[in-house]
Amino acid sequence: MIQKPATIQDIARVAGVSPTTVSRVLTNPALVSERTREAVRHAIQSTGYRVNQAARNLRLQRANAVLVLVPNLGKPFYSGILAGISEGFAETDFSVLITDTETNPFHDSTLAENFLDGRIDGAVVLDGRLSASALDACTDVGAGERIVFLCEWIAGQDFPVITSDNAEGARLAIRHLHALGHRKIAHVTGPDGNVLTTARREAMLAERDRLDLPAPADWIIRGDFSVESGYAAAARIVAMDNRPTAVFCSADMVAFGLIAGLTEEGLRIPEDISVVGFDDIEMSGYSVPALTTIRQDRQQMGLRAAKVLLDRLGQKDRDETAETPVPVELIVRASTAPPPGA
Amino acid sequence: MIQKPATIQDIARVAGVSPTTVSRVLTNPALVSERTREAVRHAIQSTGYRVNQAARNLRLQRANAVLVLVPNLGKPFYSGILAGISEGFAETDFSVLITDTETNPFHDSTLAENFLDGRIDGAVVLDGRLSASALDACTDVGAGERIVFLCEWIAGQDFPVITSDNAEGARLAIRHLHALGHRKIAHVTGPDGNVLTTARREAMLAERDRLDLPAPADWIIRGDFSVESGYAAAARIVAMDNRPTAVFCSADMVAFGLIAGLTEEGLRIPEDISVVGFDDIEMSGYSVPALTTIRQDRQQMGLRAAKVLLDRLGQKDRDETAETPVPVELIVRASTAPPPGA
DNA sequence: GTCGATTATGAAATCGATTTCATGATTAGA
DNA sequence: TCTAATCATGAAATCGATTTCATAATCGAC
Repeated sequence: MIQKPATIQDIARVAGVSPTTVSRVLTNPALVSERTREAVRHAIQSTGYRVNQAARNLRLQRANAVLVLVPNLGKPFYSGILAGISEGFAETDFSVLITDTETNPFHDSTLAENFLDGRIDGAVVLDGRLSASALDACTDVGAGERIVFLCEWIAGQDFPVITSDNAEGARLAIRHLHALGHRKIAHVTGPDGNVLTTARREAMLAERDRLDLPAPADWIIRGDFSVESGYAAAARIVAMDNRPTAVFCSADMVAFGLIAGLTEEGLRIPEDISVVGFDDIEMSGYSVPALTTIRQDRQQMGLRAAKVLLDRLGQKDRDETAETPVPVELIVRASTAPPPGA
Repeated sequence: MIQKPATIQDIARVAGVSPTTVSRVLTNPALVSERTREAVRHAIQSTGYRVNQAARNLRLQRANAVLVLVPNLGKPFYSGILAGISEGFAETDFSVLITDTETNPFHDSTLAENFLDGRIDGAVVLDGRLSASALDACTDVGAGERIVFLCEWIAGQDFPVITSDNAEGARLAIRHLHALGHRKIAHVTGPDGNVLTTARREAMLAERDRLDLPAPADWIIRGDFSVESGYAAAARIVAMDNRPTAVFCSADMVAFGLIAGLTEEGLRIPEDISVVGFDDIEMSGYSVPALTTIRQDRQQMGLRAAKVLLDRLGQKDRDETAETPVPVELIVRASTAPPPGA
């Protein structure tokens, strides 16, 4: 037999006080005398009472929830980030909602609507393809201050963004290859228009220039962060007359695809071609060969995004300024070596 | 200047009707005459009004949200499943909350509390380690009918569970290896006590027996679905006097770790040892060598879990019976071949 | 012993929706 | 034309919390 959950009125009755007093015990116990406080606490214990969130949220005009907008939940890259975000909110009583912008055809208008619905208090956006109008809509409803970008961001917009030091990562990769003796370095990019693509590619180009290395146009191969695009890039590279001796990939998955493709064509990694990735996903230490890559601390990034958002929601002491990029690290493994004949 | 969001009272005023009528237009338009209906609709359009969820949920005594309990959000294995779940709820107006049971130290009691809080209407549980008492608590608050298990489950409990045909997967793997000529087949298991571990191991053992294959005890190597455990298993295998010619791994990640370890020890895959995985994650087609594995349609499983839960929440026509396991498929790639000397 | 300050408590309003019940207007049937 | 059914609408109660404002009780100071 299931009885309805106890309400604050029930507790008041059991404890012999008014609902007002019960509420005070819940939110500001100092206002209540020790005797009554204990009586109320006891009543709460014995009934297993819990505050009804809908009622509290309605009265307090808030949602007690945040939304995470993920471009494609299916991509393993996001799992570590989600873990970090989840961890960041675990100690608060915020609920964490998740939406896949790929699955949800209306995600664009959805964001502002979620604020308006009173469904969420804030949002962590991992998708750099959000339209400016969708963001304007959020600003219009007064939610502009409660949006934080993570990993990706939108050029020209002024939201806080937690991101890795993408440029430094690209530089580290190129310098590592250069130090090994490589002079012919190619790059498989991310998708066009993506801010990460740009950041990594531009830094890579700049560093290659700085080192006075050759820069034929076809050494910049368009990819999209997917393993398939890496595989496709392999065919392009094999077909080149002037073949690079090393390839910096915009993501580990791309590197794996590339290595698979090159291996199929009879090239050996790293003896014939060196490959560097970006991300350091779980697998990267155990691929064959183990992948040299740029580590992004994804969990840390998620955690920081959570902190920054909490800060903006007024839940956190203002310690988290968070505008400096999260440091990256070069992890040298077995997929890079001096070029052939060096 | 940010004005407060419009309420149903505002709409009523603008349209010159009572809030009652506005509410009816929203939820049961047939009750309202065409003229007023249009007037109300117009008022809603022009103000950008949206229903306040907290108010509606309070009145309707529901949460309009479901919780997904994930053992470890950081594991890429779950990303596809989450995508499926998210997709399954995308067309409804349920919010999808996600909690990582690893991060959240109190997840055990949390589940029932979330129901009691009125925070969720239902839950999808991916963690087979939930305590019986936690589940009993849910049943006590009348939520027992609104919990669905996915992938894992809890032995002896009677909740609906969406799962792959794990036993069939194990059989397919063993039969494939047997057909290639392998007679010495080892297995790296999942973690102790896990229902998936048991299902796969027992089916593997039964099939091996059925085929009259040898079964030395040390060919069953304890793992935990992680890449590290696969790597560790490699050392064990290399050290064996009577070495198997093929290994069936309880997860693709385990297989990758195993391949990495065996390769380091100078063994060639598949020439010296064949390896079969389980899951068919995104990478598996592009590892070196490409992994022969058992495909689980993770997105499909998530989608089905969502449907079954929606059904139980009374949102869906009762079409989704969902007790038959989701089919698995053998994907033959390059990591398996006839045994040496065959 | 009296007065102002402090402390402890409760009655009632409020948040924004939904729904019951009542009422007036309209239509159909005889 | 009169009655009964149907239709369209609104007033007010309700969901379960929080908070303002008022009041009663206690305290310390003079």
